[in-house]
Amino acid sequence: VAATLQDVALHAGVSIKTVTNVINGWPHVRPQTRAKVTDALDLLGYVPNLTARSLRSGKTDLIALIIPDLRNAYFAELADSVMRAAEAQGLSVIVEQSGGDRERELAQIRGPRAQMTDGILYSASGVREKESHFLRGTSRPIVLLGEHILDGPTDHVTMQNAEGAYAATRHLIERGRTRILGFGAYLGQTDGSAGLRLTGYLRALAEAGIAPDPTLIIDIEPWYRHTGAEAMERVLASGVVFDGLVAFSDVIALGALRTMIDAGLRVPEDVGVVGFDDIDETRYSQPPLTTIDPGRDEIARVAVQYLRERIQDPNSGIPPRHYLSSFELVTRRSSTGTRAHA
Amino acid sequence: VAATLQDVALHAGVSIKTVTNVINGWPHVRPQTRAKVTDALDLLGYVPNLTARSLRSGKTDLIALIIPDLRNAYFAELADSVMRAAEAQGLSVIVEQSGGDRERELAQIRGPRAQMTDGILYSASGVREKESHFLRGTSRPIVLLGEHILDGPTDHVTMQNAEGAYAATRHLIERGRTRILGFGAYLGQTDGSAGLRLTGYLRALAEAGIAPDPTLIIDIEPWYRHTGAEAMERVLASGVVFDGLVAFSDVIALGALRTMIDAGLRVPEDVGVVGFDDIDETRYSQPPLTTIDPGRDEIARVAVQYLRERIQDPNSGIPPRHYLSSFELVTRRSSTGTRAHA
DNA sequence: CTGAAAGCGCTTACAG
DNA sequence: CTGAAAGCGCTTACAG
Repeated sequence: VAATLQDVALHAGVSIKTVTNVINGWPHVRPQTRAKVTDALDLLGYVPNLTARSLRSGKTDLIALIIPDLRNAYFAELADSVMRAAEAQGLSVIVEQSGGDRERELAQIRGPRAQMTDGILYSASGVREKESHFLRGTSRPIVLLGEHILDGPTDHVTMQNAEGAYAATRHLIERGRTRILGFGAYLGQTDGSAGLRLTGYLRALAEAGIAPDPTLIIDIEPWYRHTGAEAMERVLASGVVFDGLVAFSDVIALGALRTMIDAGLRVPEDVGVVGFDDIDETRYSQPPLTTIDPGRDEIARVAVQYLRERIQDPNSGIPPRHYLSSFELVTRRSSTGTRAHA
Repeated sequence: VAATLQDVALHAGVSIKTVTNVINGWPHVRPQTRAKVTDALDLLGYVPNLTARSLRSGKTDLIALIIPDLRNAYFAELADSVMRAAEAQGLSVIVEQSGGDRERELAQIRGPRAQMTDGILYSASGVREKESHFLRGTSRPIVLLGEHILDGPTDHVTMQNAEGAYAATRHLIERGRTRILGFGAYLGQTDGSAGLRLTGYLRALAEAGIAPDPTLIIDIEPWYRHTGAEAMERVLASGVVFDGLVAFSDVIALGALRTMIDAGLRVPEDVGVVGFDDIDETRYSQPPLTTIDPGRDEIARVAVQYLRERIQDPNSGIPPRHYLSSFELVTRRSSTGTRAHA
């Protein structure tokens, strides 16, 4: 029922080519002809058929964003940033939730749906380090988001994971904490966000001459409020003594916070807490959470920019780029003051 | 570079039609022919071009989800539910953020991007009641989500807003609260979520013989943690006395909670608090927040189902449907016990 | 059971 | 400045 270019051309008494000339703002159209065309356009309420345009032009102005899960506030805020950045560039976004599942991620990268987009922003979660070969042979440009996969042939845009965790840990050490939980490692992972953050945590300890204690390193996977809360229950049950907590994501910090306070621990008096991500909620928790702002808007902006460049010129010969956003330690009440009991 | 049906047909030594027969599972293909085709398919790594398929078939298996803002946890969780429901039906989702802006919403409903989808799930925010005529004349089926726009020619799926607010308010009244804030009205709005929730609040008061007090009805728009926190600052500054708070969304409740606790008010001892939405965060706030679970998964599932029916048969003649999800009052610590000081 | 051909609605050389 | 025509990669009647 929708009007086509054909219909408009008939109404205006011109050829299809003239109509597209008007629509696409080609300058050399006689004013009189232009008027006839715009009238017909308005009259028929013409809306271009993007599918047809895409088939012909080979681009859809659609990009895919593959993330583990929108329920995780970090990814919801990231998706928001990405969509704003994409819109500013005239792109729409298809969001695909992988659930952190490796097979699903691969299917989403290579499946027909991806084929429909011009490019992919991929926040890897199920696919692990050293698997970058899976990214080869894809027909669409890919930009990696927020993870660090080694040896990739693709651009990636991420935060300074190790440096952020280092700053968070050092912040607690400077306030006299010595028994600091490394909260949210992924079992055995040395790359990826979790692995890099663990590295930064260990480096800060080493620099301060504090021997790392394996009982203070807590594996948590995946990162949700409830997994953070449950992990803290296990820590408390184990009787491990600690006076600081560096969480590798805000949501697990918030889950742990809840468990600690229910158990009668005072934050920050008994335990200084630092999170990671600076999600909106950290400003309103009890107490407000010190955290690392990863520069989400910057990450989204640069990633979309990179992807657009790759889309426009897939064979530019520009080697894979690795962009690191600037991060910031945001100090709030959960970490301020020194220990209550030396 | 991607292989086409043509390429596969050439490789297999058959016609295009035979290849599609195999791909689309048409039963009557000779096993031998089928084998040749599947071999060629694998060899060339054939992935169908969805754009071409769409142009021909007239459907894209893409639906748009128009919501105000993914930063709002309610909408992030709703988007998650919708995407899961859509995926179960073989549909992908383009998320469009309207920012609650009326013009943007209209553009998103009628623009070429919407034209590219098979249908639209629309969580109205900028467009207000009595404007349902804007939904006429759209070329794609629309299902309204979570708002109640009168006289619409479209299906809508929503929660029982008034009943939920009624239950929340009654819950506080039963626990001895009499000065209950109606927190989060939209100025002058009587329809939409805010308006309906206000109605339910007022009805509960009326039933309990409590005269409504205009100074207890607090306008907040839009609903964010920070607008909730700021509104509570104004309430405290005004000196209004209250012992209960029914918030029309969780995020404004959580913002207000933070302000109250900073001001030395005890929750629930001094103020009993009930929120609305049952976002994950309410389980982990200090104290955990009593709230109304709106049945988000049910809403998403039914909405996608309705939309799919409309897509499959746009002229079924089935009159517009109005589905109300079942809701539940989830009691947590923020509202338990009776007032500390009668 | 399989093939040849039309056509979805655009854009893009190519003419004039 | 404007037109006629090809073709993007599929699906869908229509033949045989």
